[in-house]
Amino acid sequence: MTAAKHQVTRGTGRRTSGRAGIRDVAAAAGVSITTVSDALNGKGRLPDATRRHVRTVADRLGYRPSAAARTLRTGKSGLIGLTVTTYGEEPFTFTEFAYFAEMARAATSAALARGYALVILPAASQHREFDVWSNVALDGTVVIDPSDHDPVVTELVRQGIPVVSDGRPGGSLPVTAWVDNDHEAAVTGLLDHLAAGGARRIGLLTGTSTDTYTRLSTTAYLNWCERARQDPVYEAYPAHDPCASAVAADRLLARPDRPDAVYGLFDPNGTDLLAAARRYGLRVPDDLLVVCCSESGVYATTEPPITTLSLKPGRIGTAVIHLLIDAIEGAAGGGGKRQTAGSVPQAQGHQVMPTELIVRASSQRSPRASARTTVPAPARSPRPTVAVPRTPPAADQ
Amino acid sequence: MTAAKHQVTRGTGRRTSGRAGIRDVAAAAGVSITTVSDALNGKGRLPDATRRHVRTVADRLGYRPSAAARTLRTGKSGLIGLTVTTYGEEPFTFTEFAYFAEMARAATSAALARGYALVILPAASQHREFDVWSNVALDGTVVIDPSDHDPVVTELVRQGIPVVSDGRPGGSLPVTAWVDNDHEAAVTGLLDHLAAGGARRIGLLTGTSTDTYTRLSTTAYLNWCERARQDPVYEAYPAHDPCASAVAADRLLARPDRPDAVYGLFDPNGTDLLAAARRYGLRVPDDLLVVCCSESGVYATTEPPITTLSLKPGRIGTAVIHLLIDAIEGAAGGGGKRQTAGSVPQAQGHQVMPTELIVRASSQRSPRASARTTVPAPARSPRPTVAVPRTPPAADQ
DNA sequence: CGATCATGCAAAAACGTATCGGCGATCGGT
DNA sequence: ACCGATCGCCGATACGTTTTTGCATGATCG
Repeated sequence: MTAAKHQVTRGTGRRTSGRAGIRDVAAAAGVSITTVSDALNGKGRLPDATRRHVRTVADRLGYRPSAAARTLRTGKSGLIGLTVTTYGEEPFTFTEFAYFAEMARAATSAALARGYALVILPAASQHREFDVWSNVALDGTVVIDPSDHDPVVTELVRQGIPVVSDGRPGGSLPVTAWVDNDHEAAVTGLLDHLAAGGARRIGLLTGTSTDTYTRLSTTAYLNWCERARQDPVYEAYPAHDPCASAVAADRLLARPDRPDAVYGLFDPNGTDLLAAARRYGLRVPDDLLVVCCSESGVYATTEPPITTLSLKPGRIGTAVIHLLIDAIEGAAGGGGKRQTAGSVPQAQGHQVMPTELIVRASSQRSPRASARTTVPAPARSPRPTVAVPRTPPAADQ
Repeated sequence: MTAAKHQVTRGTGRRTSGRAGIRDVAAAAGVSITTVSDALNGKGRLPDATRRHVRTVADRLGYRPSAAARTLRTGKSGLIGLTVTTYGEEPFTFTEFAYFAEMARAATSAALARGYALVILPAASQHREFDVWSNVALDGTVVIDPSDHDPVVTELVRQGIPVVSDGRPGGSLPVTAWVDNDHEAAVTGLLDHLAAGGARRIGLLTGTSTDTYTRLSTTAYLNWCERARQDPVYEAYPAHDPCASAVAADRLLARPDRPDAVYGLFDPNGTDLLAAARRYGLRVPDDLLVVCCSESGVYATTEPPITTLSLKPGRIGTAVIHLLIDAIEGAAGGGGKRQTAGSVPQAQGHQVMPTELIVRASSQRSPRASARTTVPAPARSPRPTVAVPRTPPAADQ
């Protein structure tokens, strides 16, 4: 009998209580631990008979491999961090809400399809919340619009963990890769659209914070104004304050040099501009053209429907995840170069995604029409307006 | 010299490459592994001098403890699963969107505050996506509106992992605890409000699916109609289809027995009802009163602003998390009874949360007014609702 | 002055898996 | 019938912590 041999079994032979381990399966199946592991993972060279037998026994015992042990052994956890920027106590701001939700949804889906799961973690907030970061084993991280010198990103990269950012990183943040829209092209194309619609003085509703999105969009606006020989007319407000939008919209329309068209950088600006216009007796689009950047579907049914710029967060989320997983699996399987702690790799790649201008009644004086204009990424062309008949709401993109 | 002694260091003395382990810290600090662990975790009895010294050395080496190893040893991962129901390929449906986003936001925040992180996982979809579940070590799981015989929930409970559900579980699903609104009280109160506003025939926009929310709300409506001696007037549509809402709203207003007030169970119903009313030349609120269940802020700025029923997903999210973490830490620290695999504990507690009716112009004939009515939870409960005032109100709304 | 005790630290045993190397047995070829 | 190759399986080790046990050393007390 092999029984005598099995006195070797580590320390006590006692039941580990509760769940069955790989040892129990091995014992019950009358094979070794190695064989069980190989059979369940499809490795090694085993006859199908043995494989099936082991699988059957494992099922009967309700065996579930310990994720922790596997992670410890293999070094891969199958987990991807998703940082949410926090304002004050609460994660993410209201203006990012719809964008973030959609982006997270797509990212979750893409990650799951490739066998990874997302874990939500707070961005740097110099509190002691950092320890939650080191309490979870991450294969990689996606960070949304990181601040210029995000300590978390720096630390992760130092540990050799791939980091992909949504939004071109400012400063010299050493992310592995990044994905972003071509904000300048988007804003330029959108302003051209408004000008073509008869706007003589286009105003801007922008934010006071200095994130990449706000910065790029604003400078694109200023540049356009300079080219168009128009004085800039804009109001900036703290975008993270859900109430400030309405006030800012009011301020903009109260100015002596009141614009006859407005672009709002943030989600709530559309409805707030509409409400403000009503207060001032301005008709949209007759007296005021309105466009805002939003992912919300409500703008299709407002009175009038409002033209929106969609950043296509779904596409961004998917792209970010694929870039990240490629980096993760490439780094592991690539073999050759071992990632030493000191060597900080510069951005290995990036991807610029197109935006989409969803044209509705609010941005054109002529009666009703509806079209979609896609600003392609690399093409710097002012406005290759491709009118497409109203598409049904696509599943993802 | 202790150098000779250190030949004992496990197997090869080679650098593990890359990151520094606890051994490296011990060697560098000239102490044992035990001392390092104790110093960093604040355990054991060490003089402050040693503690500081070890911490300094650890910082200098950039030491980060391995989460995987810690999890393997302690059995706690600090991770909480958050299941998202999937429709087809994509996680969560559009109608749950705002609710889910807000609930997840609050849950994330609450979990982080107690040192846990959330990991997003797909609900059962009989595909082989289940394996991602066993690839992550979970301390507990919150599941949103589980189906009556969710296999994932059953399996998790079998493994002794606490499961708390958002939404009262149907069937005999053995969740650890659950949180839900008092949907019947909410609907009843809301219909009373509409009747008080002058409605003679109240219609309902409901869903075709059989989840708890839809079911409870619809029967509450039917019961109310019976009590009020009013014929029910409702249209049901597949709520997961983002386009179907508008069609259903149209159908409802096209009926010969057209209602003079409508309650819509899902988020987009408000704007869609408004649009449909415009098409039929009905003025809101003069010809038609409108209320819908939504968490979206846009209804404050529509024309007219629409009265909404808020389920307060933020509160639900925090309550769910606190219930779950209490269960996790109670099960561990409670000592006494060891959770054997066979014993399936019945629901250990539940919490019924109040809803909030945000009254705006769309639901009252008399000019403008704005008020908030809170339907208290235990007030109307048909069954002896044992509301457990477990956790402190927390810094959430 | 000897016994007791608190103090400061270390050795070693787990936790549950993946994987490298190897060992006997069978097989095919000459 | 002998020999190398292949097949089927196993033992042992490492992954990096936490925790239990226990050994010295000096201080305190009777």
